Amino acid sequence: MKRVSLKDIAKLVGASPSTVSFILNGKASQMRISDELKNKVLATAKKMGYQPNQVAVSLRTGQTKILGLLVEDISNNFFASLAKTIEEEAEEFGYKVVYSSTENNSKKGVELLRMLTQRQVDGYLITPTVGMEEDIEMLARHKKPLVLMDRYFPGIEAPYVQVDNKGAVEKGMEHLVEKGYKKIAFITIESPMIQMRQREEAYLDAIAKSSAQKKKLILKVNYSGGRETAIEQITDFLKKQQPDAVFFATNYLGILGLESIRAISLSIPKDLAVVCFDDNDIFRLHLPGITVLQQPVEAIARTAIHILMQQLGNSKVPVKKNQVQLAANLIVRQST
Amino acid sequence: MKRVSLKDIAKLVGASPSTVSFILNGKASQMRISDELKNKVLATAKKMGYQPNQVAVSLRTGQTKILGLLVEDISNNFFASLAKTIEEEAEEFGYKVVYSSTENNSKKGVELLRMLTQRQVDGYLITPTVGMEEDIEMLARHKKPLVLMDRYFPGIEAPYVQVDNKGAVEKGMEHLVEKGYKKIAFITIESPMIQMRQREEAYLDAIAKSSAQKKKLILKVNYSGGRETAIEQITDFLKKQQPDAVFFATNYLGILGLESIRAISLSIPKDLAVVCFDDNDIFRLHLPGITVLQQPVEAIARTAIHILMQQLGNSKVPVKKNQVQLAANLIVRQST
DNA sequence: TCCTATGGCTAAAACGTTTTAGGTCAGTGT
DNA sequence: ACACTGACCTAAAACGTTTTAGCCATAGGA
Repeated sequence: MKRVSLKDIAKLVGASPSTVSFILNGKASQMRISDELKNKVLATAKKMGYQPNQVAVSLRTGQTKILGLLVEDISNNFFASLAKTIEEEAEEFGYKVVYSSTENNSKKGVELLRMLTQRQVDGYLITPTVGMEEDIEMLARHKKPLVLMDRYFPGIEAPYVQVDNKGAVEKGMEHLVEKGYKKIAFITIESPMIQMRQREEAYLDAIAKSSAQKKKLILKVNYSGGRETAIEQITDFLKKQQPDAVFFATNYLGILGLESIRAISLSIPKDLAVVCFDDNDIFRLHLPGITVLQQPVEAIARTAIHILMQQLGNSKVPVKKNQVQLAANLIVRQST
Repeated sequence: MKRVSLKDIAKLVGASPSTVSFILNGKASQMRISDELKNKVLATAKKMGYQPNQVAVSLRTGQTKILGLLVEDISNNFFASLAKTIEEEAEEFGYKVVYSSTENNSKKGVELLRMLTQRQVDGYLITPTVGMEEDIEMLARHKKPLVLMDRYFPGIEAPYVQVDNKGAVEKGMEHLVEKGYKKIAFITIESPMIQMRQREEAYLDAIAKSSAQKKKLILKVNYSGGRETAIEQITDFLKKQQPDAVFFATNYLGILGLESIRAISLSIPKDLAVVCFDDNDIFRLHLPGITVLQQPVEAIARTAIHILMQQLGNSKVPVKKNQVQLAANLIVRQST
């Protein structure tokens, strides 16, 4: 039982493939095809269960209607939510999404990018990683439809959408200072990527501005050794520095942090206040609830797609800006 | 700056496209192409940055090297983890993955399935939903490479991989009974899908076998009204029935459950023991930790891909069985 | 000298569409 | 009788590959 092709239909009704193509693409009247033939074709197409071969269409039209999505880790809540909304939005415009996790591995990221190019995706949605700078620049130079998310490369002129990292950390730090914490630590990872730089910078600014706290307390967790060693680093740091509040720079650090805090039996918020970047069921359900800076994930995804669609010429309303920062939302819970 | 095609290279080196194709596909010696020409072609291909147009290759060969993955909700931890491993495994075999969330909406699921067919995916990985029975049967009848995951349709002869639901619930119930709980409730959703039927059945069996508990206590949450009303249903049920232990049939029910339990200020495990299907960071980090039946997510994904690859003729070692149930893992924490 | 084998390559069809540039025929006006 | 118009339809090229079936030299053997 082979698939029915457009030619098969043509043969069946005794018309040419061109005519059938016009009819099936709704150009019948434009091409002045008689209603009689039109209906006949439509009827047989339906009866035979005709489905156009999208691969052939793509080859001919040069459009695949596929977007490539590269995220750091699809199983991380933040990226999964991002992916979900992106897929939903893309569907609205008739696009499908191919996704891949880069695992923050530059080599893999670059390979995936190449693969997407081979697959002729119409546009790229990327959370870039360290080694991808050159390839991204290539894409930008070749004017490929492209949006970066969550981070970007300062040297490269490409559209991006991210949360306002500085504003977010600022908001969080202000909240902690207001609550009277005087020894606020910042736990982050060693990363040259802009979003982490922005978060750290905002912490340093907040300390510089503060009258109550003079000393910065930063831990850069080395995650390469796995969960266990990461938790060790955090517990060591907490034991040694004894902060009265700690700000985790990402959701997975927050989770590791909570495990670490539990491991050394500190009580939140009595011994230690906690604020974390990114919301997550875990932080909401934790006892006590963890104060977070919630990223506007859906808005980020939506904005990204709209910027991309504009580049693809699919948008009704032109987007004004294509380098966007969206405000985070401080959700105060019992941890502070 | 246009993409370089195989023809371009052919013209440049003064050979025919066929020859270039043979060389680039490593069939040079087989086709007795001289080393001289071979090296020249390889060099120019590299210099020009040639990347084969995968769309054209697909049209010609009939293989897209793309798998279609349909899950219920990609932002749910279980499905996201599944997706991640599937993608990793698929990559090993040179396949990419297109994913979509069905949202448990049969109409959407069916549409997505059609779309995947149009896109000529080489194989399907599906967590089917209620309305998809006919379409799945179609695929199976047309001998399309296909694996169902997490659930299946008893009437349809198609490969599937799922956790051993009955065994898992049985294990969980035994654990609760051993611990001396005598009024164990089971909170599930109203769903005709097999995996939920199996879980419920196992609960009923356990009660039937039990000497301590005669009465079944089942709540079927109606999730259509959103989070709030779902929590209301659970709190009402808990207040009215006053069970001493509760078994949540899915991870999102577990999360809703924890919120409900908190809302009515019950203490775990003093007032109420909790067991949940599916593990998750939340259950591990919750205070107290929640006892769970962890699904072997990676194994499920891996098995599914292997079964699919076998159908696609890519597997070294033939898979023996293509309807597989994998055992769950009881992780006892402080909630019981 | 002719025949055959072999080495080195290529022509052309095919995959399933879309689209450009017509083609044919009947009727109308002059 | 002839050109023109309009209605209806189609031929053929093109997208970028892969693959089958062979072509053309040259060398070696009879």
